[in-house]
Amino acid sequence: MTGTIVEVVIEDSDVPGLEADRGLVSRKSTAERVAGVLRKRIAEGFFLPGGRLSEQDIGNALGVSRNTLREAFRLLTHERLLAHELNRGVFVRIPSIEDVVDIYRVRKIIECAAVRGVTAKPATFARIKEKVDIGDEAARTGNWKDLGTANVWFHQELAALSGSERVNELVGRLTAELRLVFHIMAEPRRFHERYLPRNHEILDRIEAGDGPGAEQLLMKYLEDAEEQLVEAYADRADAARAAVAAD
Amino acid sequence: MTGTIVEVVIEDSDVPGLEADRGLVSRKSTAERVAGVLRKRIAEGFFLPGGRLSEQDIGNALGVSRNTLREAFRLLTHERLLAHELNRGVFVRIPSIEDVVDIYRVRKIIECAAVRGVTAKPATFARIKEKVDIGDEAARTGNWKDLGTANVWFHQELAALSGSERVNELVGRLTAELRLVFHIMAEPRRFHERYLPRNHEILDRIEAGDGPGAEQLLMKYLEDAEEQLVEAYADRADAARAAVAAD
DNA sequence: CAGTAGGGATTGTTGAACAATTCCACAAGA
DNA sequence: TCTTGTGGAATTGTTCAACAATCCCTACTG
Repeated sequence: MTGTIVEVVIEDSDVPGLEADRGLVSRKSTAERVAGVLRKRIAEGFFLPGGRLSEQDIGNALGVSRNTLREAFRLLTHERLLAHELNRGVFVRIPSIEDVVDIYRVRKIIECAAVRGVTAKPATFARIKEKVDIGDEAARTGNWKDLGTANVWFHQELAALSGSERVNELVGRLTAELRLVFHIMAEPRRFHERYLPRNHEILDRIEAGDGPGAEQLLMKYLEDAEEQLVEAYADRADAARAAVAAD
Repeated sequence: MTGTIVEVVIEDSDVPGLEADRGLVSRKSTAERVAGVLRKRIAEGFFLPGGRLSEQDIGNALGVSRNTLREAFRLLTHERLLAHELNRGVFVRIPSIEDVVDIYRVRKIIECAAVRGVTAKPATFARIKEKVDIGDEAARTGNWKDLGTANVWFHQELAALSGSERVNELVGRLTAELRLVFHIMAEPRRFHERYLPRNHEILDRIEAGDGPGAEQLLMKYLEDAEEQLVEAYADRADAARAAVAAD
C-alpha cells in the first residue's frame, strides 16, 4: 500500500461555486439509473404507448432484481410515463385527449408567465436563440427527429426564463408526456415544421424586451398547436388502445 | 351456493358516465397506503423536519416489509416531503430559503393565472367562500390549527379555478411542502391571522367577476407573505438543521 | 490533538418463496 | 351462437433472509 498517491487537498471553508456540483458527485441508486434507462427508451419510442413492461423480462435484460425494478417503475409512474394497474403490471401510458388539453392548459399558464416577465437580460437569451437555430438547421437538413427535440428544448428555455427550479422540473415532465402523444400521432414532422417561423417571431419580441408582445404570440402559438394536436389525435389514441387490446 | 343473487347487468357498449368511476374501483397497493399514512404524519408534525425515518423501526411499527416501505419512501421523496441520502436513509425534508422563494414564485404564477381568468361562474365560487368562512370561524374560536388548514384550502380553491388536474396536483404538493416550513416556524398562528381580511377582499373581487383586480390583490398578498416568511424563516431553518446535527 | 483503524449499525440489492390476482382456453349450458 | 362457469398457467404483490457496501462512532496511536 505504498504506491503513488495523488493527494487532493480541498479547502473546507471557502470554495465558492463548488457546492452546485454536489449533485454531480452524489451517486445514484440502481433504481434511479434503471429509471433513467427506461425513461430514455420510452422517449425514443422503443417502448410504445400501451405496451406492457414485464418485470421478469426487463429485470433479466437489465440484470437487476424485481424489487429494484419495481422501485424504478414507481418513479416513472409518478412522472405519468407509466400507468400502474394493480396485479396487471405497468404499461406505457396512452395520454387521453383530456390529458393533451390539460397539458396545454398548464403550458399556457407557465410559459406565458415566464415570457411575460422578460425585460432585457441578454445573457439568458443566447440559450433560446441557440435552440431556434438548431431547429432551423434540422429543418434544412430534413432531420425531422432533431427538429422535434429542438422545438421541445426551445419551449423549455422559454419556461426557464421564470428562473424557477420547480417550473423547469414541471415543464420537463410535461414535455416528456407530450412525447408519448407524438409517438401515437402519424406525422410529427410536419407538425413541428409549421411552427418554425413563429419561433423566430417570439424570439424577436423577447430580444426586444417586449414581454407582453411575446406572450401574445406564444399564447396564439400554443392555442393553434393544441387545436391541431387534438384534432389529429382524437381517433389515434383510440386506435392505439384498440391495437393494444387486439394484440 | 343457491342463495339470493343480485344480478347486475352491464351493457358492454354504451354505459355513459360510468368509466369515470374506474378510479374508485381500483384498490391501492400497500406501498401507497403506507405512503398515505406517512404523508399524514408528516403533515401533522408527528415526524419533524430533519428527523430520520428508520426502515427497521417504521417497518416493524406498520407491519410491512422493508421493500414495501422503501417503495413508499420513494413516493414521498418524489413529492419533496422526504430527502433521500444514499446509504444514510430518508429524512423529513428541511426546506431551504431558496425553496420557500421558489415555492412562492410558482404560487404567484399559478394562482394569479387562475384568478385572472375568472369572469362570472357563481357555481364555483361557493367552494371558495366556504373556505373563507371556515377560516373566520377558526379565528373567532381561536382554533389556530384549523385556521392554517383553512387558509391552505382557500388557496387550493383559488388554483382550482384553472380547472386543471395537473395544476391541482402541483398546488397540493406545494402546500404540503409549505407545511414543513410552518412546522419549523415559531408562531404560525399569527402568521395566518393577518391575512384573513385579505381573503375577503379577494373573494369579493372574484364574485364581482373582476379577475385582474383579484389578481392584483393576490399578487400583493403572496409577495407580503413570502417576505414575512423568508424573514422569519432565515435563522429558523439553520437552527433546525443544527438541532438535528446536535441530536 | 490529528489522524486512522476497527466494529457496529443501517442501508442497498439480490434471490427465493408463497399468496393473490389476472388471463386464457375450453367446456357446459341456454 | 352467445353467454357463463371453471380449471390451470402466468404474472404481480409481498415478505423474508442474506450479504455487500457504506456510514458513523469509538478508541487507539503517533
